[in-house]
Amino acid sequence: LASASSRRNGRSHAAILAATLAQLTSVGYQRLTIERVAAEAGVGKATVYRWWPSKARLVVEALTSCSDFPPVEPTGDLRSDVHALVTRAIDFIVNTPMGRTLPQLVDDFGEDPEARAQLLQWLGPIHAGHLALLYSAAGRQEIPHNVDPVLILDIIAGTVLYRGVLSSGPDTRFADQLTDFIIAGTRPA
Amino acid sequence: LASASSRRNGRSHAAILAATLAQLTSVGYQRLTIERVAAEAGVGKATVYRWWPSKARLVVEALTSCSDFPPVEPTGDLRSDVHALVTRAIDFIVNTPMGRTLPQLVDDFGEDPEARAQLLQWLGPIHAGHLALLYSAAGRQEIPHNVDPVLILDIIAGTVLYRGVLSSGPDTRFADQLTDFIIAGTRPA
Amino acid sequence: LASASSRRNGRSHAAILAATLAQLTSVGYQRLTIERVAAEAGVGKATVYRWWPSKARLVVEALTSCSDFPPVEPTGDLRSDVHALVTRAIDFIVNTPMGRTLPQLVDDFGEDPEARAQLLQWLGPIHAGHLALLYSAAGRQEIPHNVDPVLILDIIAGTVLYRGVLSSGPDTRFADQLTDFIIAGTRPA
Amino acid sequence: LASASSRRNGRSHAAILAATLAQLTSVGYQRLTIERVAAEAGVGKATVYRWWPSKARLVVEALTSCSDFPPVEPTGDLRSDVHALVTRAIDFIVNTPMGRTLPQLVDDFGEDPEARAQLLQWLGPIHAGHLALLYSAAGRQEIPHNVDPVLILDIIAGTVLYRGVLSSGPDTRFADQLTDFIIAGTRPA
DNA sequence: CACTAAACGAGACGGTACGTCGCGTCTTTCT
DNA sequence: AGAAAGACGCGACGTACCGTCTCGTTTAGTG
Repeated sequence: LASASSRRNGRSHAAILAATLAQLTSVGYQRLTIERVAAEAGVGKATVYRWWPSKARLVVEALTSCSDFPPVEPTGDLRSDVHALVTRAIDFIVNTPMGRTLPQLVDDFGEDPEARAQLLQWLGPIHAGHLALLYSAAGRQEIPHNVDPVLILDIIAGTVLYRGVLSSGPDTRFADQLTDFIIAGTRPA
Repeated sequence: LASASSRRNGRSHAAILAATLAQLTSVGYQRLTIERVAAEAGVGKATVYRWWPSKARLVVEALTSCSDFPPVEPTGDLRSDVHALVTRAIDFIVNTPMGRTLPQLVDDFGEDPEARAQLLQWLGPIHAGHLALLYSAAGRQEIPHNVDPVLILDIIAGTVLYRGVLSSGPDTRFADQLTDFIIAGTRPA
Repeated sequence: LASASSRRNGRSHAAILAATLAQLTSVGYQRLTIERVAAEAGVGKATVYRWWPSKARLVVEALTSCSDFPPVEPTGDLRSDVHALVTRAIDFIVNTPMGRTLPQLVDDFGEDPEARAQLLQWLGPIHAGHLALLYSAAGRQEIPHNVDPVLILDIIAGTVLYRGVLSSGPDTRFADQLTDFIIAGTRPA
Repeated sequence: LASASSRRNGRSHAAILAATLAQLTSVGYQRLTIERVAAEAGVGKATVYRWWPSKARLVVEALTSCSDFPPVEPTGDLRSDVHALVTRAIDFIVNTPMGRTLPQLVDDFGEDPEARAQLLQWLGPIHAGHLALLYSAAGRQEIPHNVDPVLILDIIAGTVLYRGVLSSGPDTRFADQLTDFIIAGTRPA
């Protein structure tokens, strides 16, 4: 990280990322324009292109460099933990810049596949943390051996995203419903 | 429908929708351009704009007018039905033009909210059919009262989409895993 | 001419040529920019590029479409005619937009050779008119047979341009000097 | 001159001038770029700018530092001398890097007037040498008093340049024609 | 059966943004 | 200290599409 920071001059870097976030929140991903980002950052277009080969990469870095996803505190109880995961997922999708941008961003990964890798790298530790929660529950026999914890996380993420994008938006009742279902699905046979 | 068809000349209509589908499969939604669609259809740009106010609307109509989602035949057994639903969802997302286009398309609904309505209208009967499957299972006591069949469908759709879009793609093992989990979640308490 | 005008829509044509001339006189050929021409004409850049493939072509047409070089009235006396030719050449180079632009313009013909042809086509009739003057003098035996009138015109044009470009500029005395020399060179042996 | 040379590091100087000439012959003056010159010379751009304030100045120095114009040997006969002058002028314009570059270079003197002075300083001795030829002829009564030798040189230079730039190029016949005309113009009345 | 009015192909138009190039300045790094 | 390396703000390049807008020309449907 230090070497990456030092290779990059860093003078304009922060300004560009800040301008990117500003554009993301004000006009959204689709309407975000490299030209406007550069203008708002007081920077030449070429400077943006020097460091980021595509809009997707620029936005991924802007979002990952500012989003911290504080770990979900394990309570020792599966139901509480799953409920926390679901709630956090909903909050993430609904309230954070990254959550709101994610769906559109992911579609652009076709233009720059490395952006996907960069995003997954950021997601990695978070995902691992959440997995740890479930593995610990499995250790406590709260999850049967034949249930893949990765699947559970994908169900949470996928279902929350789906509700957030296609229907009007996930509400509190939905959090409880989804939590209930997952708990039911993980009862030992 | 007849009146709509007659109001619309119909001569160029089919050509435009066909060209839209051709572009969708060859270059994808993002790179699809109204200019190219018009050119490929041998049509003036204005003719396209006369009937479809946006790319999203054009694509929704092109896809819904050619995609038929044959109903899932009920087997009387919940597991078989759910497995069929999951399999069909995967096939839809992976192999059909509409399934592949859906994620990008949905992101554009911000530009033209009526397109969302038009898509949901197409999805309506399909969704209803799938719901019927689950309600029938509920009638057979295979699903407890406190489990919302709508949630189950959202879980299937969301999870399949999520795997299809963020990770490499859903495989056969995934279909079984997801089916198992859903069956587990719907066992009467 | 009518066909050319009708092929071209003509709505914005005049505005672009006018803006081109305005830029030529205000900032000169080198600093003339297609972007500024378009802006000043209230026109999109693409509209300029649609009709003119290069700066050279645009400028050639702007200049030829507004420059008229009224014919030199023959006086029946070689000296008077040559003096008129020289004086007109000087005036052309020093005072007209085209004359001032010519040297730089010609250098750009390397980028678009057809521009050279277009300029020569404009020069053609003028050159022919001047040649007629000299041929008529040859008919009156004022020029010996072994002197090529074309050479005389090239000497006038070349020398005037050379003085105008490399030294400070041709003055009145120069006109007399050059006229005298040419008359001397054309005395019958 | 020595002090100037010593003030300049000299290490990179030669490389820069060499790279400039290479670019001149390979892509021409217009497409010559300080950036490429620096790169080809293995030198930072700033080093180029430290010593030459403009492209025109750099090119003038590159050309004058390599072009030597060997004096025209006087033959004692005006016709021979003039013919030699014309031939040399044609050769200069057609075959030498400087001759080919001159027209474009001169147009750029508007951007850096001192470059003009620098070029004229190089031309000075050559011009003086040529003038001496004609003055010597005047001393031999081969040129009448009322003919300005400077004018003759300008006619030669101007006419040759004009033919070289606007028309296809001066040929051998042209050299004889021009020589003949000048001799005719300088016969004593 | 003409006649008219809509729909049409064609594509020009004013724009916005693209991604690239070169300018001339300024800073960092290394020798 | 001085040079290479090259980042930087800037401005222009030439291209691609946007969505709107005339233009004649079909092509029905009506009088």
